Order: sequence, then C-alpha cells, then structure tokens
Amino acid sequence: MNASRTARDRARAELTREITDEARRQLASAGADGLSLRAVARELGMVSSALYRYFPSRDDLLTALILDAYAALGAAAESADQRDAGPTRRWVTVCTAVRDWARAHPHEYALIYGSPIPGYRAPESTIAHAARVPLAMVGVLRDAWSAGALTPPAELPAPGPLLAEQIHRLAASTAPELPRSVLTCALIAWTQLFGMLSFELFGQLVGSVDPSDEFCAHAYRRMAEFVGLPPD
Amino acid sequence: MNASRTARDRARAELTREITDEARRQLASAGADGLSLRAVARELGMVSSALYRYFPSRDDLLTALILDAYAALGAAAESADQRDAGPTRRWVTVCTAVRDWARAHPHEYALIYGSPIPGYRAPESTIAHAARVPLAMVGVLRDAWSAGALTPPAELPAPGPLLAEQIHRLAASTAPELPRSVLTCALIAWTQLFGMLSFELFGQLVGSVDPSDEFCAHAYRRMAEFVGLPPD
DNA sequence: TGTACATCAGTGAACGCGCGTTCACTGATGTAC
DNA sequence: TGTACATCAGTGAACGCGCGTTCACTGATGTAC
Repeated sequence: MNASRTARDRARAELTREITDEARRQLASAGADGLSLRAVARELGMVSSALYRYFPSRDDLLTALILDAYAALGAAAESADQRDAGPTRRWVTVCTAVRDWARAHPHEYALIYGSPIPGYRAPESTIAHAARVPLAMVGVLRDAWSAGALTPPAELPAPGPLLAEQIHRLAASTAPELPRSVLTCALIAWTQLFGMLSFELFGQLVGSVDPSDEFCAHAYRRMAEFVGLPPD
Repeated sequence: MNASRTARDRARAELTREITDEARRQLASAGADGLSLRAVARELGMVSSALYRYFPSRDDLLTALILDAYAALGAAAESADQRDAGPTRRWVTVCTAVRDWARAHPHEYALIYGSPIPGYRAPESTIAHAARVPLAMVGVLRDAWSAGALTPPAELPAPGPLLAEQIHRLAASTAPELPRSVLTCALIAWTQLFGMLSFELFGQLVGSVDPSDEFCAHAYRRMAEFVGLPPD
C-alpha cells in the first residue's frame, strides 16, 4: 500500500512504453495483421513469453495501441484549436490538425479508421476518445452561435423522424442550444473530413487531386460555409 | 487457334469462378489478410497446389477479387441511374445504389475502400473501374447542366493554383462544359459519400446516427444542393 | 538494521497450428496427321 | 475414323517459415517483522 514508485514500478512503466513504441513501429511496416508479439519481443531483445507479463494477449496490446491513437488524435485536434481566433478560422484549423496528425501517423490512422480487424472487437472505452474530434468541431460551432456568427442552414430537406430523434439526442448531450440543422450539417461535415482523409491516405485520390493540400484546404472552407459559418 | 470452347475450357472457366466465389466467401469471415489459398482449396475439395493452375500466387487471386469488386460496384451505380428521372432524384439514386451495394458486400467494400493491404500493390487497371462511381455522379451533373437545371456554387473561396490546375485537368477529361465550381464540389461530395459509408460500415456511427438510412438519405439531398442541383 | 518470506520479471523449451510455394508424378483431355 | 503425341489438371509429399500461448524454472527486487 505504498504510493511511492519502486524501481520495479518504474522499470515496468518504461518497458510497457517501449513495447507499445516498438509495436507502433511494426504497425507502420506490416499493418495491424502483421503485428506480432514475437517480433516485438525479438526487437526488444526479450523472449516472447516475457511480453505476457505486460499484456495478457496480442489483442490487449492492439487495444492499447488503438486507445493511444484515439487519444493522440483527439489531443491534436483539441490543442490546435485557438479559441481566440475567428470561428471559420478555428474550424479550418481543427480540420487541418486532424489531417496533419493522420498524415504523420498513417498506420495508426488506418488502425482506427480503416477496415475493422476481423475477429477483433474494440472495447467500449474507445467511444469516448473517438468523440473528441467531432466535439472539437461542435465546440467551434457553439462559440460561433453564441457570438451570433452562425447562419443556420435551411431546415429543408426535412429529416425523417428517426434522424430527427437521433439529432435531438445528440444535441441534448453535446449542444442543446444549437439549431438542429447546424448539428446535422456538422455530422455530414465530420464524415466528409474523414472520408477525404481516408481517400488521401489510402490512395483513392491518385490521378485526380493528389497532392491534396489545396483540395483539402478548399474543402474545409466549403464545408465551413455548409454548416453555416461566415466567410473568413 | 480454334475459337470453340472445349470441355477443358469450360471446366477451367467454371472452376476459376468457383475459386473466386469461395475466396469472396472467406473474405467475409476472415478479411483480406485471412484469405488463404489452402483454405479455399480445402473448401473446394482440392489440394492446395492445384490452385496454382488458376492463379500464379495469392496476390493474383486478391487482385482478381479487387477488380471484381470495383466492377460490381461500378455496374451497380451505373445501372441504378435512371436517365429519364429528374437530376436530383438521379443523384440520390446513384448514391443510394452505391450504399446498397456496399452494405450487401461489406467485405468487398472494405477490400477496395478500407486500409491498404501491407505489401500488396494494386495494379493500374483498378483505376479505370474505380472511376465509374464518380463518373456516374458527374454524368448526372452534365445532364442537369445541359438541361439548365444546375445552379453552380459560388466560385468563392477561390481554389489555389494547383487545385485549379487539377480541376482543369479533370474537367478536360470528363466534363469540359461544367463550371469548375460544380466539379470541385462534386469531388467533395464524392469523398463525403464514401466517408459516410466507411463510417457506417466500419462502426464509427454507432452511438450517433446508427441506423443510418435516414441520415444517409438526408445527406445525399444536402450534398445534391451543395453541388448545385435543384430541390427535388 | 537484518533476516525470512513473498512477489514479480524474465528464461527457454515446447505445443500445436496454418501458411505459401515447389516439384515430380499420374492420368485425362485435346490435336495433328 | 484412328492413332501418336502434346497439353493440361490435379495429386501428394515436402520445404521452411512464423505465429500465439503455456509452463516450470531461476534469480532479482520488494516487504513485514
């Protein structure tokens, strides 16, 4: 029951970090399916069974990587947001930060936003972290709304009853004051942001708008307008 | 040099189809990485080495599946398009057809639009087939434009010089008569369509707008407006 | 402060598994004269 | 139409590989008295 960290504790924490670091490195070269406990151990100069002192199974190691990735992306989006800037600028900045992180960590991005890994089921705890990017986007919109800088998109076309209910529930838990049409369009913009990013990272833009910096920057501004933000 | 198909030819064609069919089935349960020549052969009652008479390697089998998937999706989009309907309706119909196909074939969708398979490089020939969906979308816009039913989005924000050049090149090869802003917004809508679809199929919408039928239908109409199509 | 005991990290061998690919072969199907 | 030869499909054994996980163990680090 001693709170002081023993040498053992410190060694354990450090090795745990070294294991996830090495696993991340292997992710980059072989993908999620190529991640091998034995290879990680080998690279760390350990015997493979030793890893079981740190992670009870391969899936637990994968889970740790997934949680880390969501947390890192969420942090990147949040910390890029400059709350004293104009709303459209903030919107574009947040989108750009998401893209920058993804391009710097393409395999971690693929791990969380690519095809699901067969036979692997992510724990519930990822959901909270996964929400951080859309929450950062909504945060910009809330500030813009309370500053009177938001022009809600038309309520037409009218959403169906289930969608209205889903939007209502989302609004209640994140931004009760926002007009529904803003939240709906923000959801669309959210899927647009990641759709563009996946296309860029997974090679679907080759032959059309690759390199994609200007296309992305342009799209972020178009989508800002789409959700009701003013021109910059 | 005889064009008539011998029994051998027919047997070969049929078995080739049986192999890809079985491979597709395994894709669904184990993903691209789990696709195993031995398992396919086993299921077909053959010895694994026999498959090498049909596909020189595992990668070639994968390539065949990828080409088939692009072709099937392209055909689904094209054949759903009803050229005598109104442009907005056509737009929504094409988008819906893409979604329907993807939901009916989620693992084939993941194969072509999910994370790239490490160590696998898709052949150039996929590009032509991959273009069929966006070309179907652009086809709707061209008809709408020539019928005077399209209101081009504003040219602002102005695209950067590289993006302008990329859009120009795309226009030249697909729709020279369309205003640039329409094509730019169509590209954005294209990434939106697939972004939403990937989110739906890969589980990112759980907790917000899942089930997603109404959300998707709504988004298709919003994006139709976004590219300049009239209300339905 | 020193000692006896408990906890923990890491080892090394082993289990059982499945994989892609090669190769020499047998027997059936097709082709040329 | 019949025969000799060539082509091809499929077999079965083997090569060499890497994997996740378990288990009994040794020795070092921590804890309680």
